[in-house]
Amino acid sequence: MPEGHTVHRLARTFDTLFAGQGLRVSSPQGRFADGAGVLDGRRLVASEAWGKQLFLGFAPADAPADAAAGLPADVSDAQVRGVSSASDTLWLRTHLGLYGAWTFAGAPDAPEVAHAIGAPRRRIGERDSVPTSAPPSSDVWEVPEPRGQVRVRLLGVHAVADLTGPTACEVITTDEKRVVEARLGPDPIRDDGDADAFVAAVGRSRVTIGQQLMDQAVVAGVGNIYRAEVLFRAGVDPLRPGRDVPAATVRAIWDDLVVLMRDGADHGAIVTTRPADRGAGTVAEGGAEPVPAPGRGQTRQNTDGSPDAVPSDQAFYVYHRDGLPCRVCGSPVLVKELAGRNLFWCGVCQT
DNA sequence: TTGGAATGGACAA
DNA sequence: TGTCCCTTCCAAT
Repeated sequence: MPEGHTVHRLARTFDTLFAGQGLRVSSPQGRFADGAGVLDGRRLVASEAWGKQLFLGFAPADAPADAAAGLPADVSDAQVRGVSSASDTLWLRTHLGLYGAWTFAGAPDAPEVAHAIGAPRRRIGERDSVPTSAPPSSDVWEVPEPRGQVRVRLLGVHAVADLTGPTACEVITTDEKRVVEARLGPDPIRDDGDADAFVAAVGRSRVTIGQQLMDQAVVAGVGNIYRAEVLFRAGVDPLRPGRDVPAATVRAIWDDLVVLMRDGADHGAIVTTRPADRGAGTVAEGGAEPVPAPGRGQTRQNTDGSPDAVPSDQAFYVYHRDGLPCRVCGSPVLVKELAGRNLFWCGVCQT
């Protein structure tokens, strides 16, 4: 379940596992058989994320191999290095939507991917799980069977990646990729993220700031969690029209997104609470933290498993905390359905 | 065994 | 605004 940070993490993972390799591409489920046939045998020469979109660049199978590990930062670099020209590169564009996921498994000698590979098999963009591959003693890696509805399988030298449940999965040209990117707003995780463009877009519309943050043409990569959390941290009422939010505040929201989302990409989990506001989870005094409502499971996150990770029930100020006391002021966190999505906020702290 | 819910988005009206 | 699609997991029957 990806917001932009997950997709950037995925891009890094593909780089680590498959950079420069010729890949076997298939569609176990069958729904991407044509596209898989086009890409099969091509070599992965780029791995990019923009917002929630993942672009994997494939050079023709007969293009000269690139000895150096790591992928060029973009196609123009690839051209300079003679790896692949923009015109003969094909891109696999995928978007995970609400419940798509990439699952990785690797041979014992595969590179570690932020604890996301090897036994146990782990799924990035969703849940962990499931046994894996070969006994460590075996010197031939036994590739695991696809599990579930696998739209695309990429098989490299020592690792395999399976895609399930994407909302988008298609092969496009470099020109078509540019068209997709032109529709996207700036991405706070990318170095080319344009803060001015974000501030300007928000300021010229009376659409609420809460809705604008979910609009990928305004800012790419923000989802329901970052939307709720960044507005809480800024003390801004999500229902305020964008043009009524001071430009300096909008700028501060961007700056906060840069920090939060890059941290999310590095660690695999969204954590927005400041340490002082965590504790048992609520205002300093006044009794025990209420137990979260039953049936409201923990928000699943694909962390890097580090032992000092913030527990998921302490990671957020307002997301999925409706009815619970605000961590700062103690008043109940509010929830309201807006444009088909749940919006969470504190009616006291956010004005 | 069934049915919501989930961190999305495209498209129609 | 509403409807539909994609897939999995877990709580409720």
